[in-house]
Amino acid sequence: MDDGANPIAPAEGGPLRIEATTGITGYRLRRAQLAVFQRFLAVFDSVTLRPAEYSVLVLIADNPGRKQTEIAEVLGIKRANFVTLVHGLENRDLVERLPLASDRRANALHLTQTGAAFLARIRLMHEGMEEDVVRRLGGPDARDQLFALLDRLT
Amino acid sequence: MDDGANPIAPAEGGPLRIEATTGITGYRLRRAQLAVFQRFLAVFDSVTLRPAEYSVLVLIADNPGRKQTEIAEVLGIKRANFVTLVHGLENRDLVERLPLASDRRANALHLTQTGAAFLARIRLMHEGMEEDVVRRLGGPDARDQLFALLDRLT
DNA sequence: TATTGTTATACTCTATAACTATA
DNA sequence: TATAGTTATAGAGTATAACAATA
Repeated sequence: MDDGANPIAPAEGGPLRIEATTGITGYRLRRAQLAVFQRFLAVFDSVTLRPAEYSVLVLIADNPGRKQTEIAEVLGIKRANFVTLVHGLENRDLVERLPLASDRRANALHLTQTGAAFLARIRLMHEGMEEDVVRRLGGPDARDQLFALLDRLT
Repeated sequence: MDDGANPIAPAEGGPLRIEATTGITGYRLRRAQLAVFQRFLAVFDSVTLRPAEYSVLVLIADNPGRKQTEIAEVLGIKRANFVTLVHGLENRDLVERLPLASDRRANALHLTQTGAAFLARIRLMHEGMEEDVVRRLGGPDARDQLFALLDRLT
């Protein structure tokens, strides 16, 4: 009846079987994204900038004078939450919100001179990060391949 | 001196330039991961299960009797936060925490009969999701390629 | 009526410190 | 002394509702 094993607490000691978990695409994507973001956070910690803030600065630089709503929507950020983010960048004198003649409800977003200089500097830091990513992936072709695969999921 | 353009508020109206943003690997990974998780949440909404909870059930099924800490660590969940997650599954009678003879500090995690039956059912739902993902990616080879690329980033 | 920016609020996820009981 | 589970708590990120000014 009882072969000697404890039916209540098997509890081996070896490594865990994780095959079923690592077969989950969402799980793999999350781990990879977290790994890349961790490195971003580590690199950008010295300039106190989060990934979303970096994207905002880049978007404003490439699209000066756009409304908050437009920038927020492209990044999938709710306009209510975008307010705090922009205020943070404004308080650091990186971004300014100017009145828009064509629509007095809206704020036109621009980089300040300080913001433009700051972005030029951190863009170099980011390029270094991306080069590292491409190196890890196995070259530019592998990066393009990854982007193509990721696009099919969105 | 003034050519008629408003220097304060250019504010075009066309689409935004987003090339610099979409060139960011972390950004692409985040968008793809969110898209996949959104679909997971939509599908699993009917059974009130979050992605992390699904992973926990799968891991316990494949590794019955392991300590909470072991399961949590594999998933990158802090043991403090794992307590609430496990209690939730225990309150739904999906998981039970049994005493461990070899270490009376620890809880050995097991699926209940209800939990095993529940997992068998939602595993089918998840397999359907994964098949859809593979289809979108372009087949099993494309999926394997994606996993290989993601692994190089972790 | 609808939209822009805003405030307030709440819920999830994540992170740390400190406690207890065991080891 | 270190570890397993726990509690409390705080910080991000994200979601909705409601308001004033303007369209």
